[in-house]
Amino acid sequence: MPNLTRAIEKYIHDLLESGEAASVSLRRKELAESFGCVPSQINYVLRSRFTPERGFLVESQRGGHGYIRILRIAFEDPEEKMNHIDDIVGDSISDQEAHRLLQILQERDLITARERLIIEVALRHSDEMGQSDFDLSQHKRNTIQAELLKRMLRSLMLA
Amino acid sequence: MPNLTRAIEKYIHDLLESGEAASVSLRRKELAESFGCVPSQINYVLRSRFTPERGFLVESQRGGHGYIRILRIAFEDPEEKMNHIDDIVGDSISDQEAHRLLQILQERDLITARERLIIEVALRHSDEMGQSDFDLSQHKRNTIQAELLKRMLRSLMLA
DNA sequence: ATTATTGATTATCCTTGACCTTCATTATAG
DNA sequence: CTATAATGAAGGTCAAGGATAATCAATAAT
Repeated sequence: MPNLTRAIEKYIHDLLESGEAASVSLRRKELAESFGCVPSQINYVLRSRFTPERGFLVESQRGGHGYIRILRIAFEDPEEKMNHIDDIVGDSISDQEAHRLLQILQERDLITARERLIIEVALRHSDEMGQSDFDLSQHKRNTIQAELLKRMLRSLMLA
Repeated sequence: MPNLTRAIEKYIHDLLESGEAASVSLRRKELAESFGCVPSQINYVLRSRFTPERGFLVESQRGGHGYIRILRIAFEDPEEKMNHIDDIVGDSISDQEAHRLLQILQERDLITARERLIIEVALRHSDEMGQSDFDLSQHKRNTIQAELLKRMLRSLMLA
């Protein structure tokens, strides 16, 4: 049985695509049984494949009537220009460059003003921590900032 | 008998929506009887669903002519909302608590799914840095996480 | 070395029921 | 008449038990 994880991943993915809904609900136990695996295998698939970084949110309830719900947030068809987020941001980015990039993205309606605000706050917090709490160099901080920025933007733009 | 708690939750919610009033009054015993359950089930629903976190307050009176009243909290100005956020997040918050809070905020339409996604990514990045790069304790990471979360949410409440 | 699989253990949610507390009304004592 | 005690009518607490899901460490596969 090669690649159980991918099979389960594909199954969930297909569920999300077939139904028009932006989310699917599952019974962990049932799904595990239908794939002939242990229930915790489902958690592995979710943790490794359906992450916020990839544009998914996962909600769940334990106990009686428990469930797992997977939501797809990101666009199916990302803007062509955003395919190059990695190139644009690069491995290191300054506050000012990040600031300017976010402004451009908002002007192009790829992100909203509120989304931009959250991102700016997160970047600022990261920089502040790096400086005050961990005494990191400018370059190191800019590297971390680039990583954080890419993750946030990718989650919105890429599938 | 699928999900008694959710049925009762929905019933109360509908009551609040149908009437224009910002509150509803109930008789615990009667409500329990109409759902064919034990009275303390009502307390469970109130405790787990109609919390301040979710924007509700519950008042009650025992003895003869007793009652339970559920109020929906309305925020006058952004500052009130901010204080509310600060109280709920506190000085330290776990991944799971943060996750849950964001889900609730989205359900209350205080944030969008995309905004929630960005915030989840930022929190995960913060936690990951704290753990892998700086070897911080769980508590320290939760403290940083609370600070970051509050800042992001505050920025939105004012927007 | 990284990713995937498993299973034992732990945590959480829902439901129920026995027992506790509080309040209003009524009965009784002075 | 008043003050207090008894009664009945709410609602509150808590702990147990069953139903799920999450976590984590060990092991296997790639």
